[in-house]
Amino acid sequence: MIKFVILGFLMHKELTGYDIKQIMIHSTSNFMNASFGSIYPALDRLEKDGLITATKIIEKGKYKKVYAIHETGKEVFIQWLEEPMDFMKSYEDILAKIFFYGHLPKEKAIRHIEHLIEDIHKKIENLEKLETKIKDIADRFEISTLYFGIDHLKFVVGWYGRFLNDLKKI
Amino acid sequence: MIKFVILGFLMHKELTGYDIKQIMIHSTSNFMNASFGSIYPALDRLEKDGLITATKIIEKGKYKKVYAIHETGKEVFIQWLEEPMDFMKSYEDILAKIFFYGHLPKEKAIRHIEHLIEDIHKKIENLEKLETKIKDIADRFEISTLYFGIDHLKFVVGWYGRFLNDLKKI
DNA sequence: TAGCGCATGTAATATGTTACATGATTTC
DNA sequence: GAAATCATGTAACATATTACATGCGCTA
Repeated sequence: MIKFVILGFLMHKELTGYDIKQIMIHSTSNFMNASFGSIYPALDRLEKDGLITATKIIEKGKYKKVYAIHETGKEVFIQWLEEPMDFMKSYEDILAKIFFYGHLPKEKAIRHIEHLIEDIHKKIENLEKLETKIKDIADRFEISTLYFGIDHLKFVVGWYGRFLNDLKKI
Repeated sequence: MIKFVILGFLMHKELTGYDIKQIMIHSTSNFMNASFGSIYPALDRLEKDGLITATKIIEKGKYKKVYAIHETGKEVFIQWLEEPMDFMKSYEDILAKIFFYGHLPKEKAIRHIEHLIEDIHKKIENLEKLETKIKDIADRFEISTLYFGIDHLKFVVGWYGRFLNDLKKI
């Protein structure tokens, strides 16, 4: 996932690996806060794949590698953004996409979020079925984690619902 | 984390790798649903470390390996359970512990959850500070992911608070 | 006899962290 | 002149997934 987040940052402007880390701390740390040990190898990979280019410069006596995104990089990024969200893959993945949804036409963003909400509703139904099955055999802690799961998904679906409404209004 | 979940299941009774997978589907799938590709290697590892023992049997013509937990395995499991929860390590990790909190004296469980709630409150404060910093430069989607983070932690902390009250009552 | 459920396992791959190594500039 | 910040990078490790390979027993 980190490669897409990096591409997303590079959509705005050219950055060094260090810059990317700083931006993460101040913007995405809430759902994604990669270490240098994953940022630098990811940049290498992206360069080898021809999605970005590095320019080596010396600024104030400091050696730097400034990365810029290519057209192909932009395409790969938008393609990732347009893939439907899979809420099963941790909510961090979803937030990573929503974070960059400004790059998508509003109608597409709306459609993706509507789909997501439907999927989560189905999942809630499944968990509620599971609950009736196991509530007699599970202890209070065990069943509580299931209740947490249900309540959590209800919170998430409520939040996305409100977000969607705001989005439609403007 | 999977090794502790496996130890937790084995606290109740002896199980095969296949059994463990089935139990996960029907109880923890909501926050942990490991594949066979991680269950079997984990069982091997636990056996090599002397925390569990395998007994090879043939039942209804089917070859099986039934695993039982050792005293050392129980100690390692309880030790893991008694470590304070770190809410930074995904909420799955927290649910995994709460799931097995029935193995802990009630007062300890309460203390751990109280600590957790305090930590999350601090994190919420940090995110709110971050919000005032970036709200002028972030776009609607970018800032929304931060709002999600804050709302999400508030939901989580509220849920744990209610859970704690229920726990204290009984 | 085909397919499903039970049952175990491995190899390739993905994805990341932590700790370490290095060295410059800026700030106190 | 010490400490913090800027800046890049690698090696070892952790953790898990996916896909594949194997084979038995039961049921329609």
